[in-house]
Parts: sequence; C-alpha cells; structure tokens
Amino acid sequence: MNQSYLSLRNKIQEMIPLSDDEWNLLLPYLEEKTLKKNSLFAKEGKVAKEIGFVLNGNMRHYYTKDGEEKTTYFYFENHFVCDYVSCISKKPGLLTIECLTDTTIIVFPYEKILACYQQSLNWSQFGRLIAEYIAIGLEDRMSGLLLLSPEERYLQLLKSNKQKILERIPQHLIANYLGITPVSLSRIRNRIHQ
Amino acid sequence: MNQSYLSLRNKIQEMIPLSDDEWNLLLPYLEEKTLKKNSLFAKEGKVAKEIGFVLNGNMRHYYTKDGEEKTTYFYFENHFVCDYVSCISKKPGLLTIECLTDTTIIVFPYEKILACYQQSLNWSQFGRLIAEYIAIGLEDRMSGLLLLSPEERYLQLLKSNKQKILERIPQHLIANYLGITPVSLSRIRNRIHQ
DNA sequence: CGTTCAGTTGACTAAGGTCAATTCCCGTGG
DNA sequence: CCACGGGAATTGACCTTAGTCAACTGAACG
Repeated sequence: MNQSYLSLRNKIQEMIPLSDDEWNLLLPYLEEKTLKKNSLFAKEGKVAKEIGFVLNGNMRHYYTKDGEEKTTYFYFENHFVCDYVSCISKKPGLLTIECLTDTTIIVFPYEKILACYQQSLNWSQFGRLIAEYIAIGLEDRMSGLLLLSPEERYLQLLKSNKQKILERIPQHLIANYLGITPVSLSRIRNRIHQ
Repeated sequence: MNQSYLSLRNKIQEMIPLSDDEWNLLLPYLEEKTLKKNSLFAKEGKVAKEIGFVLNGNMRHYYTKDGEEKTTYFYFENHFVCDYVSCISKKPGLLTIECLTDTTIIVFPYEKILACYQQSLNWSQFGRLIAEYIAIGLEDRMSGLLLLSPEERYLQLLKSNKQKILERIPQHLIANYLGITPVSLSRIRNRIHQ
C-alpha cells in the first residue's frame, strides 16, 4: 500500500482504533497532491470542502483585515490542514491557507469523512476528537491574545515546544503571528537581550 | 417526567435523534441545582468535571490576568454551560464561570456523557457537534479580537443578534466583554452618538 | 437626605504603529 | 574574488489609541 497513505492511517490510529473495513470507507477518496510555494490551499470567502494532511513542506493560515494579514497558525509535516470552522459550519471561511514552501499533501473531501462519522462509531469519535483539538488550539490562541502582551507572547513562544516555528519561519512572519509588526518584534528582541 | 429534564432532552434532540434507551444512559446522572448570585460554577485552576444546562438566570465566564477579569461569554437560559476545554483536555481551566443572578441549572458529570459517546453513535455525534459548536464560537471570538478595534467590536455587538447581552448585562461588564475599560466604552459611546 | 455604585469627563501616560533611513546578509554575475 | 542588488532586520522620530487616575454627576435605595 501507498506509503504516504500509511502515514495518514498511522496518524489517525494514534487517535482511535480503525479496522481495515473502516479505513476502506475513506481510502477511495484520498489523493496526493503537490502544491507550489505561495499557492493557496484555502481562500478567505470560500467554503472549505477539503481536508489535507501535510506530508512535507510548511504552510501558514491567516485572517485578513483591510488587506492586512494576521497569521495564527503554521502547519508542518504530519499534521492536518484545513479551515475546519468553514468546513463544519458550511459558511465562507475567514482563513486563507498558504504554502510557505513547495508542499505535498494528501487531500480528501470533508463530505466523505462526514459520511464516515455517520457510519462508524470509531470514525465518529475521530470527528469529535478533531473538533476538540481545534477547540483547544483556538482557546490557547485566543487566551494568548487576550491575556498576554506582545512581549509576553514572544517569551511564551521562546519557552514553548514550538521550536519548529522559531527554526523555520522568518522573523517578519513570526511578528505577524505574534500580532505585531516586524519593527515592534525587533524592539522587543532588543529589549529582552539587553 | 421532570419538566426541567424534558427541556434538556428537547435541546439535545434539536441536535441529534435520541431513543429512550439512549436518553436513559444519561438520565440517572442528571441533577437540578440552584446557585446563588455571585457563586461560581467553575474556577480557574481547577479541572472542570461537570456540564451544566441553564434553566434560568444568567452567568458569565472570564479569564484572569494579574487579578483582572476578561469576560468572553455570557450564558442565558436553555444553553449549556461548562469550561469545555478544561473538561476535554482534563487540564486545569483558565476560565471562571460566575452566576450574575440566582440561577437554576441541570448538571451531570462529564465522564458520564463521555461514556455515552463511547456507547452510542448518536451520542458520539452529539459530542462532535458540541465540540464543533465550541470551536465555531471560539473562532468567532478570536477573530473579533484579532481583526476588529474595540469600537468595531461594539458596533458589531449592536448589530448582532445578541440582544440579550445589551438588554440584561450592565455596561461595565459589556466593556469587559469587549476587552476594554468602562471608561473607554463610555468614550466610544459618546463618539458614536455624536 | 446621605450612601453607594455605575457612568462620564478631563489630563496625562504608555505601548505599539507608522514612516523613513540605515545596516545586514546572502546570492549572483562580472 | 569582489561588487552589486534586494529583501530582511534594525533604529530613530513622531503619532495614535486605549489605559490610568481622579474628579464629578446622577440615579437607586435605605
């Protein structure tokens, strides 16, 4: 069997048990794709219909306000990527998801996995766990914005286990992720390192 | 059957179908409680273990930073109330949930409904839908904080369908909910109404 | 008729944004 | 090997916006 698909199956099986029969409910709809650097996986204003799973490369997602981008998430290999809120609400998304490098992903239609949720208790549990994971991530992000100053958010990032972000993402995008301008991040760094 | 419990069952059945057998999985664990004004349903730093359903009264939840409260949600009758992120992550919550009036609620242990999720496909779908509802709410809140100025958040609240908040919540708590001080909200109102 | 608390108003402060100039870093071509 | 070009990062001067603190107003209630 396709090695890429196997890594997706492994990812899912870290969360729930999955028989071959259950896996075969989704398998026919999987597709491997390659996306060029700077291309978009999801676009603000469109209803998201596909879920992706990153095999390699990295991506970010951002909200847009008056032409300004507000990054809130980076995606790396071995993670799901999707404007999940748009998928589940079936409303136009606020998010744009962009490839920061050439990226290979597995994609499948949200409606197909929704059908799995409705046929299998294990799949349904998976649907719950994914939604819970999204909710936990959103609360983490929101509480950071609400409770921490930009400087505290930067310090928290330094202490966090998100080393991939610090290692692989350029500083002006990290600034954007922290909700500040590159100029401000530069000053914060200057302040911190005396 | 207890009329209060029926209104909970109706609420659930707006989301999923539920047989008597399925309902009976949860029923033994339901309990009606009355909470006094200013008492707490959940406390920051504790792992939340119960889900509530408001029969009447209202509540708010807030995050705390350096002794300051940051309100992000108000609860009214006929809604679930819970630090759901703490329940599902089994980690100490960031939220405190406080009664703004005397309040009657139905409560049940999270672990009991989790057991329902694991036994019944319908209940499992309910678990997914609840988590999705929470995620949608959190994204809405986060994107507002990220994309809108305090004044824009106030204008959005005025246009929204959250009339209950404007009608029943005092202005200093609305200011807190908008992420600003009562002083700033007063100035914004002054600006808007010329 | 005070007491209290929410809300308003004014003066000042703090923190990050904006704009522009400068420096740094790195890859490319002569 | 060196010079140049371009984007990223830094720095300085100034601006904007909400916060803070304090004084004041007004309505509710005993």
